[in-house]
Parts: sequence; C-alpha cells; structure tokens
Amino acid sequence: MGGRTFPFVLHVDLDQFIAAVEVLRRPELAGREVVVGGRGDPTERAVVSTASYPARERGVRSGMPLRVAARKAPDAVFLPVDGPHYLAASEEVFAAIRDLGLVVEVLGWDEGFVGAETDDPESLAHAIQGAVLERTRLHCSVGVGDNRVRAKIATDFGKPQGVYRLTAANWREVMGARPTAALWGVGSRVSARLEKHGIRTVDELAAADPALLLTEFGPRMGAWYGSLGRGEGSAEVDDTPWVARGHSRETTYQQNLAGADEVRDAVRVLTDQVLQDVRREGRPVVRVGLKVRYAPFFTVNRSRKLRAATSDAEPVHETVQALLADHLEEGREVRLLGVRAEMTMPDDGDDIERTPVRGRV
DNA sequence: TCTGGGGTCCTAGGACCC
DNA sequence: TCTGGGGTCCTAGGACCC
Repeated sequence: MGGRTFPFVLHVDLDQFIAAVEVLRRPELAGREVVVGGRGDPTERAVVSTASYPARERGVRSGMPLRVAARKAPDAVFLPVDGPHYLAASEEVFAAIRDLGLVVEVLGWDEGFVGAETDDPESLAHAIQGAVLERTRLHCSVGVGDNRVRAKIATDFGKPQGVYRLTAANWREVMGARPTAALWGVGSRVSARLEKHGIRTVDELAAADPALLLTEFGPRMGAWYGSLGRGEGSAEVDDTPWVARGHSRETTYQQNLAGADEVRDAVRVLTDQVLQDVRREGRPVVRVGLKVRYAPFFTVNRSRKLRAATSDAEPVHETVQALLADHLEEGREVRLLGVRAEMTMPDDGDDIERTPVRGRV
C-alpha cells in the first residue's frame, strides 16, 4: 500500500534506546544500573520500560514490576518515563537517516525500515550507523534482509552496534533449528498451539501442512504463519506518515477504586484526555471503547459505535458513560480503567457519513 | 515477583437482509 | 414447519508488538 519494493530492506534499531537517551542527558549515570519505568518510584504499581546493561546483568528485564526490579537491583537509579523527550530524540534519529536520501518507514520510537537500492547494503548500514551516531550520539544495530521479516529478525543478531545480513541464502542455516517463537509475530500462545501439532522449530513450521495451519489459525493467519517459517514476506517500505486509527488512555490506580461514583469520575477524566488527543488529529470519533480491569486482575473490554461520527465532546462522554452504566459490576474493586476512541480514517470519512445507522430508523 | 501504557490486526458469532 | 446460502455490520476477545 503506497510503498515501494526494494532489493534489500534494512531494519534499524536503536540500542537500549530509552536508557541511552537518559544517560545522554545525565552523563554521570554512564555505566550505572539505570531502570526507567512508570513515575520512577519503585514502590508504585508500574513496570520496567528499559534497563541499562549493568541493570540487566542483575536480572532486570523490561515488563518486570518495578518492585521486583528494586529487589534485584537495590542500588539502581530509577527514572520516570519521559515520552516527549524520547519522541524528540527519535525524530532526530530518523531525520538523520532521511537526510541520507533514503526511504524510511518508522515503526516506533526506536526502530524503522529503510529501503536499500544498492549492491552493498552493509556499506549503507554502516553509513546509517555513522550518521545517527554523529547527529544524536546514539548507537544502533542494523539488520539487512531481502524482505522486512528477515531484516527485522536479522537485527537481533547484530546487536549491539552491529550489522547482520539474513536472506533466503542463509535463512534455514540461521533460523531453521530455532523455536517458532523466535519469529516476529509468533508469541507464546501461537507457539504453544503449534507445538500441539508437533511443530517446534522454524524448519518444522516451514514444512507444515498448509491445510493444518489453515484449520488451526484460519485462512489468513494460517497462510501467514507458514510463510513466516520460510522467511517469506514483503520487501515494501512505505514512507507515508503514520495515521493513527484511534487513541486511548488508561490508568492503573495505585489504590483500587471501590465506589461507582469514583469510577464514573475517573472515566470522565480519561475521556477528556482522549478527546484532547483526538482533537489534535481533527478527525471525528466513530466508536468508543471502555476497558475495566477488576481486582485482582480480570479485564473486560466493551465498545460501542456512535450513532453518528462526531467531533463534539458530549456524545462521546454520553456513550462512554452509557457503556459504563450497562457493564460495570458494582461491588467489585477496580484496578484499571481505560477509554479508547476510534476516528474516521482520512480516506473513508465520506463512506462513514453515507452509511445509514442500522436498526435505528 | 502481583502483573504499564499505547497501539494494530484477525477471527468468530449473532443480527439482519435478500 | 424441519427450516438454504450469501453478504454485511457490530461487538467481543485473542494475540502480538514496542
């Protein structure tokens, strides 16, 4: 969609991005155990976003509760997550790559694909590393592939600060014996379902009976997992700016909420935040979602289409509160609340407005 | 060791229509 | 009365990723 296909795709991934950015503005932290997460208070309900290498040596991992991290690394420096700062650093990184005249598709704060039209992709990869380092003082690793999937997986073999090439030529040799969860897009659930059928390795997935994958995962995903096993995929890189489908805000409360009034007020606050995010985009809301996590850890999602697309706050508040009224189980303590709004996409706005509302004549 | 926040995409089942 | 088949829309939930 809109992208161009290249002979090589490069996947650029910043090394320890968040921790590295924090160390840049606090040079005295270099070489120390640094843990970034939540509000930087290890006694709170929050998890680790990134840990520096010295902290990792103590067993601190991203996704780990801060409390646990503090037990493993009692002398670590805990810092709050500072999204806007990381976004600014990230934009510098990708500007440096674009200034080399390259097509860049940003995937997140710390990674992106680059289209490569060259016989010597390693040289290009080193040029990118140099340009990023010079401009931002940040190190990155680069995966070279003949498509996106292989480039993405290659990066891990290049870390840190390295370059690694993974193509059809060495795919089986490098990946064949590895577990399926090593593939981008195969997590613990899918690998467990595959294992039920005796499929443990990438080679076994590549050779799996397509009919079996289709039955287990459906026509689309079944075919997709099969080609993942073979390392096949698109070599498109699309540099058109990302357009978000929706925005959401959610909060895990330090103390569970116990009363319905308290919950209603909290939902109103979250809805206001989402409305602000949405207003910046200038596109109307078509659907809202409500997420409730009851204590100890049971999560429910409910959503509702709005009667008409709107940029006004009132119908959005009304619908979210109606969802809450219809679904909140009173008497259960609430650990987390979330509100989501989905917007019209730029090219289907007309469609949505023309669509009659079913069952509401 | 009690488990964040912000996203995306796919699937499945029921309602509804012809 | 013994109930097809195809299509779309809506909602819930699963899974994955950074």
